[in-house]
Parts: sequence; C-alpha cells; structure tokens
Amino acid sequence: MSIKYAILGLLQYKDLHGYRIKQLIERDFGFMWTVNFGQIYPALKNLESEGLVTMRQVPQPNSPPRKLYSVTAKGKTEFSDWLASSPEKQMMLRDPFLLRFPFFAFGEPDRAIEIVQEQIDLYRKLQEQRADVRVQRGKANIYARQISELGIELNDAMLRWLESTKKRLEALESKKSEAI
Amino acid sequence: MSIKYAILGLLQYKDLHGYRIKQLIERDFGFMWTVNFGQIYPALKNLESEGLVTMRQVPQPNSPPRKLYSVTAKGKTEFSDWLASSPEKQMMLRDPFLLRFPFFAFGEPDRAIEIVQEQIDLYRKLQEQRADVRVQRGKANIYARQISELGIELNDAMLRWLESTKKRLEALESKKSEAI
DNA sequence: CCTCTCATGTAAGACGTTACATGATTCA
DNA sequence: TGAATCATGTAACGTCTTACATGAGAGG
Repeated sequence: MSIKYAILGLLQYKDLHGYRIKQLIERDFGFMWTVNFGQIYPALKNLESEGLVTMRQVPQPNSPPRKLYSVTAKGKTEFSDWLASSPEKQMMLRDPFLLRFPFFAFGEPDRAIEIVQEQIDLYRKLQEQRADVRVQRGKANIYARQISELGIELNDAMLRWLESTKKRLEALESKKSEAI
Repeated sequence: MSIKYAILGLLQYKDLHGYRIKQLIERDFGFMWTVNFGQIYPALKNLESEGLVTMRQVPQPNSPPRKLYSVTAKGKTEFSDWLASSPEKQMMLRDPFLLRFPFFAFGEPDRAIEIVQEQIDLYRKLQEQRADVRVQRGKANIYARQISELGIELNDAMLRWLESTKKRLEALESKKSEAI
C-alpha cells in the first residue's frame, strides 16, 4: 500500500480532507500516480483505525461537512520510518502506447506513424503543463522543485525519441514507395 | 486487460507456451511490465475460451508437457483491430523512490543523499543490461530496436537527474555545515 | 437548463502479487 | 545436500478502476 504513505506524507504539511488530497496528489505526483475516491476514502478510514490519523468534521455552508484529518504522533513515527527505509521495488512504467509499439511490425506502417504523431501531440501538451507547474513551484523546497525538473526531463526524452522514431519510420516508408 | 494483447502479440511471431511467454515479456518489455504465472496461465485459458488461441500439448522428456498456444484467425483479427486503435490511456510511472522523494524535506538530509546514491547504483546496473540487450537486438526489426533505444534514453535521463540532484543536495549540506 | 465544482461515500469487478504445490534434472 | 531451472497451476489477498448515489451552488 503506497497510497497510504502518500496521504500520510501530505498530512505532514497540514490537515487535509479527502477531496483536497486527491487534488494535491494529481497536481504533485500526477505523472506517477493516479488516484480516485474509491481509494482515498477507504484509505483514510484505515489510517484512522490504525491510529495514524485523527478526524474532525468541519461544517461547510454549501456542501457536506469536510472531514479534516491530522497525523498523530504514531503516524509521524511510522511515516519517518518509511521515509528512511530503502525503496523496496523498482520503477515501473505502464504505457498502452509502448505496449503496442513493438508489434507495429504486424500492422500498417502508415497507421503506426499516425499513432506516433498522436503521442507527439500529447507529450507537447504535457510539456506546456509541466512548464507551468515549474513556475508555480519556484518557491517550494528543493525536493518538490527537483521532482518538477524530472517530469520535464523525462517528458523531453520521450518527445525526442518520438520525433526521431517518426522520422525513421517515414524514411523507411519513402524508400518503399521509391522502389515501386 | 493489457496482458491479453501482449500475449496475443507474441503469439503472432510463433507458437509459445506460458513459461516461455513470461521470459519473453520480461526480456522485451522488462522496463514496462512485470508479469507472473498467476496472470499468464489464467490469461491463456481465457484467450482459449474466447476462441482467440488454440492449445496443443507437446510431451517433454524431463518436465511436464508443454502447452503450446497458437493464434486463430479470430485472434489475428482482434489483435490487428487493437493494434490499429489509438491507445486509450496515458503513460504511468510508478516508483516507490519517486513517491518518497518529495517528502525528504521531512527526513534526514544525509539519509536522502544515501537513498539517491542507491538509486544511482541501481540505474547504472540497468544501463549495462540495456546496452547488452541493444547489441543482441541489432538484427531485429526497427520497432524492437527503437524500444531498446527508448529504454536506454529514459535510463540516461534518470541517471543524469539523479546525479545532478545528489550534487545539489550535497551542496546544500556543505553550506549548512559551514554556517556552524 | 445543463454542466461543472465541491464534498462525501459504496459496491462490484478487474487486475496484480505472493505464496503455495508438484516433480525431474542439473550444477555447485 | 541444496539450490536453480524447467514447466504446470491454484488460492488468497491486495490494489485499482468504474460506476453509481446524493445534493447544493455557480456560470454559460
């Protein structure tokens, strides 16, 4: 359970409610973790029953009362133990596009080029978003800033690869049509 | 279900049995997907009951008989439809190290540097492995070769980031000790 | 009027991981 | 003797996704 520590980590900064936690995870770890309410609300209940957080309700004028969670002393200890431990597992990248890619040898080369182009468009958009986040985080601590930098650099690496891949595929295609 | 298409894709090349499929996925998509027998054997049964593959047993002298699977015509059609469709979801990166990283502000800076160093060691090892795979794949089709290239480039980007991050963290630490 | 945002949650199902069980052979 | 490799599989458990349900207010 990793979402557990992501939540516990955010609660070190300040007291938060589930809805806000989702926003922050998507803003700060968006390129790594997706989260949905189906995970967050049960996870918060678990954390509470383990005694790592406490909850208080804060009435809201136009919406259901917020449930604000705070870390307990036990929660802080457990979090710093986790933080100081070496990460158990390796990075893993899941990408439906990359899963398709090595099989493009069995499909239409033109369609492959189209799909690569769709990915280029996608990563260009993401690049702009990441640049915005970098500006917003100018004042944050190094760790947060470095994470933004990594996002940008991985995005750039991906884009460079997509563009050079597209060129190579196009070069191959034009060779074929010359031959006809 | 994406493992389904990974298996179906490998079966386009040649008939395979579950054990071999696992090896190939780990060799070819190792940096994206991890697989285990708990997924593969049930997945093969599903593919069979959907009529996308057929199975025949091949006796083996010193081990249980292999169950060799072949794609059917239906399996080929379903696979090429999937291949030509645009990938539904975006890339996602899951990394327990990167999940910890933004919270290092709450821990011991020296421990953070240590953990970053552990990651550097890990990615250096992976870099060597990837270089080996590249050599082995010299004769493969472009798609397979490009995938190796991507693995190498993402690995390099990660290493560069880790190294510059470590330097920055160390610079900050030495500033602090000067101040004392 | 309809959709979006805020704010909570549940239930079902899909997907993935871990651990177990079997059994012969090869290698240190 | 013990571990690793080949080869099959199941069961239990964790995690994640999707879809649903509620309800008020803001803005086009």
